[in-house]
Amino acid sequence: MNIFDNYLQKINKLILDNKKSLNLKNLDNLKNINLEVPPEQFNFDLSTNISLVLSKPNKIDSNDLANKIKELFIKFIIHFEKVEVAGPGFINIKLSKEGILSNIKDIFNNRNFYGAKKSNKTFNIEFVSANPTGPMHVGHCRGAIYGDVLSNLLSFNGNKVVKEYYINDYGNQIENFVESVYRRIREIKYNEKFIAKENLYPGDYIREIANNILKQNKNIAVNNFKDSFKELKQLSLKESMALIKNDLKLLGITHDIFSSETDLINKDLVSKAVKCLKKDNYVEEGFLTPPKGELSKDWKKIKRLIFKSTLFGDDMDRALQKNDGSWTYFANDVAYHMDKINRKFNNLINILGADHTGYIKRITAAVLALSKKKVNLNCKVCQLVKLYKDGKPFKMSKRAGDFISAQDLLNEVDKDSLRFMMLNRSNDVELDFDFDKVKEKTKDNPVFYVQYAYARINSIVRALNINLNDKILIAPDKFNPNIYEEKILRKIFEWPKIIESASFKYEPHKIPYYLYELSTLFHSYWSKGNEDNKFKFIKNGKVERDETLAFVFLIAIVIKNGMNILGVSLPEKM
RNA sequence: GCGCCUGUAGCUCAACUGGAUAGAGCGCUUGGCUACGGACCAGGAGGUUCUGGGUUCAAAUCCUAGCAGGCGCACCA
Repeated sequence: MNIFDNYLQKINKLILDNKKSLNLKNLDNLKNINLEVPPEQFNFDLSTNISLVLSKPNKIDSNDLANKIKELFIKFIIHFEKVEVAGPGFINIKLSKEGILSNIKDIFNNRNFYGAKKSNKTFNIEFVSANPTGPMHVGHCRGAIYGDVLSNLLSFNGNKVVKEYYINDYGNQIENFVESVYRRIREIKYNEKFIAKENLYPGDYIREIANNILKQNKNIAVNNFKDSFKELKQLSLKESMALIKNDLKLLGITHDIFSSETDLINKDLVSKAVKCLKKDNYVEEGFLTPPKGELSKDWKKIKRLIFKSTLFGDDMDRALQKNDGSWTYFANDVAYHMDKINRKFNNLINILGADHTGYIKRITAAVLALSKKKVNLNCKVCQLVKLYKDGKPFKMSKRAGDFISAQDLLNEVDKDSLRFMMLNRSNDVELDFDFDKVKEKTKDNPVFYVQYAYARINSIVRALNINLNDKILIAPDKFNPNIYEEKILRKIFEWPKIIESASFKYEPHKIPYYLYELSTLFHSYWSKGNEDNKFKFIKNGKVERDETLAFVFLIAIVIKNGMNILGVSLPEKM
């Protein structure tokens, strides 16, 4: 448990025990009470809005109430040493040395789990799910890293998380892809010119796939596309998935499960899913409303099965069947999500690219319908990535033809920097990715800055020949933190809050921001030694004050936990 | 036209499920360090949080009407 939860619980109990003397009759909004880090200038450890929240419904003056609560705090909560009412009725609290030390002890005891918000739900996170028609590109990278780190974060809290990849190995795009491979094979085998007609994939990697297939299947028949299709599809998919898995590996990402769309269809799960929806009257046979504006030539008014997604907040009902009666992509996806529901997850999360925003309502609706509103699907969207190099938008088209591949990126920057920078923004915001910045070994590069703090800590450990895994426990009478250490400590105490809010809103970007701030405090303290000898960490090969070492170790613990979640490495030397 | 996302310092962005004097980095500016305990540190200037209304003790945050930008609006995948 973190210190905020811990003390908040004590505060709540104290208020309930004393509600008569405080003249509190209405405690409905007790849950709105929070315990936070006060703004820095106040120089306190904790701050609560309790009086502001309770005064109104009980028709008491906020300041009067705050002062009464203040007295209770001092009297009954042993770790609260100094309590002050400030502003409109906030109560600021400074912890006693004993209180601080007991919390420090907890951190050392929890160590690799310090900050975790304990939870034991089951999550399924579907991410990347790039079409298996070629290697990953930049846009996939962002979602891939976001999904991976979100999984790490939720696992860190103790949840069971399954990372899943949905292979869209069915439909027209796959046929076009396989045909492209087919033609490339003929090109190699019979010297037949590859004509890049519409819908075919022109990229060089198709040629490589063709080569690989030929190498292993010298006698493969490519006389007639229809006849070769089945075998070639299987071989081509194997190749393209190998490309994708390799890209993922380079990014440091592994999925637990790869689910195949073709599999779902073969198992007839689609008709089962539709039947399930039908049973609850969510499916009707009818006509789609024609698209607004000018009718396209393809538009046909045909009776078909339609999912009534508007019942669950969608803008329009969605077709489950195409003109020819076959299932739509959406219908297959409904089946896929039914499969996930049947695998008993509390929470489903889909990570999508910005271009799939319009799809969210219908699939969320489907999950609600299939699960009788028991399972919640949460779709998170990653906005576009814009690349910059030399201050200009960066466009590169090497092997791919028309897109920048993950490999192109990784040729320029290392995995750690890529991961950190991709996370250093809220997923809802477009991300400018500047190659030059990421490669710098300066403060401009936040990855470096955080890693450097950790490396500096390790230089101390080396100089003193001590072990970073030791606990530094200090007796209260010998504990005299200076102002820099107090600041650091408050930041360290804040860590569980960061984890909590990052987990709650699925916003892992809060972690890199926090780590940067923590690193700033460290570098700043470190530099004090250059200005004033009394702040030097090491003098004559020794540490004079245990506090120094304790704070340095605490910082190391938090940076390590944070970077582990981000999946970014921490060199001990740089 | 409809839906989703975004709008905060010159630029790129934070702001802990409504909190106190809205914070960082870059850029600008002033100073310190000349070091492997290196690749940094400290200070300064810089704000009508897109606009108008509303809710609240308290609004960048919630509601509402607009404005601007991005993405999407198939029987594709």
